[in-house]
Amino acid sequence: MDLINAAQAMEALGNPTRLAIFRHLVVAGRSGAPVSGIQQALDIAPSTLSHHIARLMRHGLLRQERRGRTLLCTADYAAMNALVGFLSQECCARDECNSDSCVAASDIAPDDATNVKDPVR
Amino acid sequence: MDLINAAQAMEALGNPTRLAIFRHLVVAGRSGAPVSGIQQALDIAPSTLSHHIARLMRHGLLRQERRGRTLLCTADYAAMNALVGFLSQECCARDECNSDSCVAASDIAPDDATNVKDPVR
DNA sequence: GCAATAATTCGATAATTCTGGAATCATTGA
DNA sequence: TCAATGATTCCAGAATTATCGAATTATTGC
Repeated sequence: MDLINAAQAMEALGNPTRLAIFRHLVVAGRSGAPVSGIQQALDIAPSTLSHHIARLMRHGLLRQERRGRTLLCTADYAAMNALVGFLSQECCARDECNSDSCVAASDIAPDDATNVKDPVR
Repeated sequence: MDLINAAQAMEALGNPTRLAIFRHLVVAGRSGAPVSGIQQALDIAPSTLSHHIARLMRHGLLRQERRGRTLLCTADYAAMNALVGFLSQECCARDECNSDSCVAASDIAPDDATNVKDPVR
């Protein structure tokens, strides 16, 4: 993930309504949630919701799959992790990261699961 | 960090220019970088830069400290980690997280360093 | 005090975003 | 085919954002 993509993903999540939608789907898990379910849970106008969902999809945070009349939405965990990874990577490569404030960036490495960080403190 | 704060932080970082500024400061480390340094590195108009910096500060991602005529900016690592933590927490509490796609949210737990996740695969 | 330097604030414009009602499309079931 | 349901697209208005030149503030050194 490059800077542009990361910025776009964060802009997509940088709106309370969209972040609530995304969180709703993250909590819903892999089975996802129908648009109507999100609409009822968050009480947003259908067209507004549709716009927000489209935006989240455009930047890869969400996926939709049709199930008859309903559209099932699922959060894209990989995209979320890529974003978290981007935020952490520059930080982690530095001494600053080993200090107490940067705990987050520990083992972000889908392709290398061997770097399990020592517990701090 | 609640949803509103997380959304604001992400909106602040959800702009290529601001994200570049923030990254520049993350890379600069705890010693930070002067506004003029950022300006030269990223080649932005001073007034534009000032607005972006103000925005990042307003949402707690940055801090400024005066050193004579220059203002030294530093990234707030704690804020960044709080954001990463927010993104990960809902995901991590679920089974989905133990699957291969959610590696990021491993040991985000400044107050509990005992939950070191088993390497996946 | 005054010139020089660093950075912000003011003011203004173009572009984008957010919102939601109305219309439309897609699918189901009778 | 037709009504009903789920969701999107069209359209428009209000609000916010991004940008930057010009003016202003803050600080230093002479």
